[in-house]
Amino acid sequence: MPYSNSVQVALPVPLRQLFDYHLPIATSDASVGARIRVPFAGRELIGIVMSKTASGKIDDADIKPAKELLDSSPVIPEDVIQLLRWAANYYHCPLGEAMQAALPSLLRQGEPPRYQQDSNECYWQLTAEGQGLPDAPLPKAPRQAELVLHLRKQGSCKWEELKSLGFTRDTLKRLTERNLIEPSSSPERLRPIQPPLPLNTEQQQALDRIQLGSYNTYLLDGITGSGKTEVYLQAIARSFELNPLSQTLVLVPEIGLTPQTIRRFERRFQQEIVTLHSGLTDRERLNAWVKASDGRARIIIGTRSAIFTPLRHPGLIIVDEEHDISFKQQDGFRYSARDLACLRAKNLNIPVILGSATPALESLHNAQTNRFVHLLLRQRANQQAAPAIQIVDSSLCPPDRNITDISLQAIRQHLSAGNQVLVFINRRGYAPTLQCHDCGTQVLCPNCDARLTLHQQPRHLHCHHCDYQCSVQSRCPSCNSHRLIAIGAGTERSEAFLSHELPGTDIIRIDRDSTRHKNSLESKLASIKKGAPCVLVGTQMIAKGHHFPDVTLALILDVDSGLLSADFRGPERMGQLITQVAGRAGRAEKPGEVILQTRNPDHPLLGLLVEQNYQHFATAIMTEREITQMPPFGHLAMLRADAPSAEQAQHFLQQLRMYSDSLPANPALQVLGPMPALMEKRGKRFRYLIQLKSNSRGALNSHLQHLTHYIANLKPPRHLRWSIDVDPQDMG
DNA sequence: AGCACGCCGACT
DNA sequence: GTCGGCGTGCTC
Repeated sequence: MPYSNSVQVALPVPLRQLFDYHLPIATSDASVGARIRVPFAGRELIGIVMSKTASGKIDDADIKPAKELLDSSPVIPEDVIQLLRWAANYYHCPLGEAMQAALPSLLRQGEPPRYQQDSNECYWQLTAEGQGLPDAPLPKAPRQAELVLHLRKQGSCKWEELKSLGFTRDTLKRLTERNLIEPSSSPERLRPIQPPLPLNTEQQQALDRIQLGSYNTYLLDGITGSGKTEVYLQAIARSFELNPLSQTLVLVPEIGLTPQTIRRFERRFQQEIVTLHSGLTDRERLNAWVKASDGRARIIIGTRSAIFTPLRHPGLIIVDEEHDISFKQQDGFRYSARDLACLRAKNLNIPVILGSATPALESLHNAQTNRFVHLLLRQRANQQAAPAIQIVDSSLCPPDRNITDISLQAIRQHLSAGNQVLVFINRRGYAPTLQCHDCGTQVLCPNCDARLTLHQQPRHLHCHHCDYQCSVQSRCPSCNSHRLIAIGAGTERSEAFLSHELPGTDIIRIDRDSTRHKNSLESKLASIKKGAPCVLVGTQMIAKGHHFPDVTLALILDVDSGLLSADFRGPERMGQLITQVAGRAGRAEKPGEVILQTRNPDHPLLGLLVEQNYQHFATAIMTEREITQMPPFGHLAMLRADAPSAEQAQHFLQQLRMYSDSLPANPALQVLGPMPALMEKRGKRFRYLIQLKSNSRGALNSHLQHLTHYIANLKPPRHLRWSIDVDPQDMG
């Protein structure tokens, strides 16, 4: 008997099963959660040991020996394996793919799970000589001087942070040569630590209700400016008091991980903090992972996938801006990091805090049904009044512009008072449509069911769905007329209009196009922070994360798309966005004003948001959801398929529908479709979907289970792609 | 998903 | 003659 031990392995293949292997000769034991290199269908793969005993489904003689056991102890701890098993079952993702999603890419490739200093990763600090420089150092080298002053203020900084502030390697090199700065492997001991801020009564009550040391989910429902972050920080401090080794995992939205956010934590705690986000190199990511895993990092701040980070001494989980849709993965393993955070906390018996000024309806419902503890912060921490919101009818606006005279007048007023103005439009480019004046033909994308967006800088047509680009034709493709008219307005056109109307005023545009070049976002933000009067024109990017203390007027141009959206979550998103943007106005001692431009000025939902607040608004849409039995009252899943031809996608889903109908009737379950997706054709592919809805999670899950088994035996055409999306964030 | 095997068309 | 297109089937 050459092989005494066999194991079950999860492999990164889209097959819903585990595979049995013998351990390599001379390897007597493998722990669950360890990586193992195995032969598989003529190649080698790295999988995760899921069980120390074979499934028994395969003849012992047919089991192949593994090539190599890569870890003597698990790289995925028991609690994360438990979480992934649950998630793979709930989201109907093959276990091997789920396991893969939880590992940093270097570990997927077989690297040892060890910390390895990366040159990017060290801290930079002033040398004694550097600290002795005068207050206006190095007059001939402004960048170097700026860096010296920054380090003086911050103590020590990681290269990552300096890079994001626009400093270059070259500046570092020159200062090192002058012996003014030096690298260091750990943050400076002398890092200035700020004491906790005094809490108001509400904050204190919220903090006191958070029980450390045992599981509960707390919904910290606090209006903008109510001081949620201070509650997080003091909850973390209490967690350290209870156990100095305890670790806190902080999940933030994709765009939320700014240097300011990180600095807020670094200034408060001496303990080591690591971050996990998409901007890291593979090595940096592995290093942060290792530090979390061995317990060195006490605070781990990361985006969605950080929910799977191993923690040696887990003490607390925080999900900031819990309503943000970036917590839901939109492809492959379609998990919700917020929901998994609650489950992980429960499994670990530690508290989880979900914080938001505009909680998701799911979370509000959980709070109302006492599954979550509802912590309310209704006062602005600095006692400042909430901004006044005004609705302006935009239907009378001249056709070639998107900013009404009333709004323009308000902008002028706020500028002449020496303040800043924020103009929010959720649309990039110059104009969303190019239309023939004579025959009405719109210029369409050849690959998608969508209009091409006109851009002026540089001038071209661009499809925002498939990235198709072409030059702007001078004649109508249909009637050859040369009168092609730009209809509607995006950020570029609003910027142009405002520049024309407000000569001499700085118009700063912030969108994906204007911030594509590295550091351009940082430099724009920096010039806004200086506080001189200016108009900020931008998309989503300005609605989230950044604080603009000198903005006193926020103008929201495009609220109608949310009101009239085909997606049932449209109004919820709109309410969240308006509330978040409104929160940007008048943060400091200056009172704020908000203008909503809409073609539906009498819409009752807008009225609620303006005359009441997000809570009343949420209650109203909650009632609607209850009537229609949509989430959080009913549970949804989407079966999607796309293929080069509509027939292929349709036929595949039709087969699923027929099989679904053949299953024992379940009165709790409603099936709709197949039907075309909201945009039927996208990127040369035709998209169809089936919607499943049920009041019973169990019924929905087991139905999906049957469907996945059925699909495994179906043979869909080669170029067809399909997916299951449980708790979908959008219906398209 | 990959990767082998296998069966047809257009090339040095 | 064979190089390579992608349909089919399999993976412990």
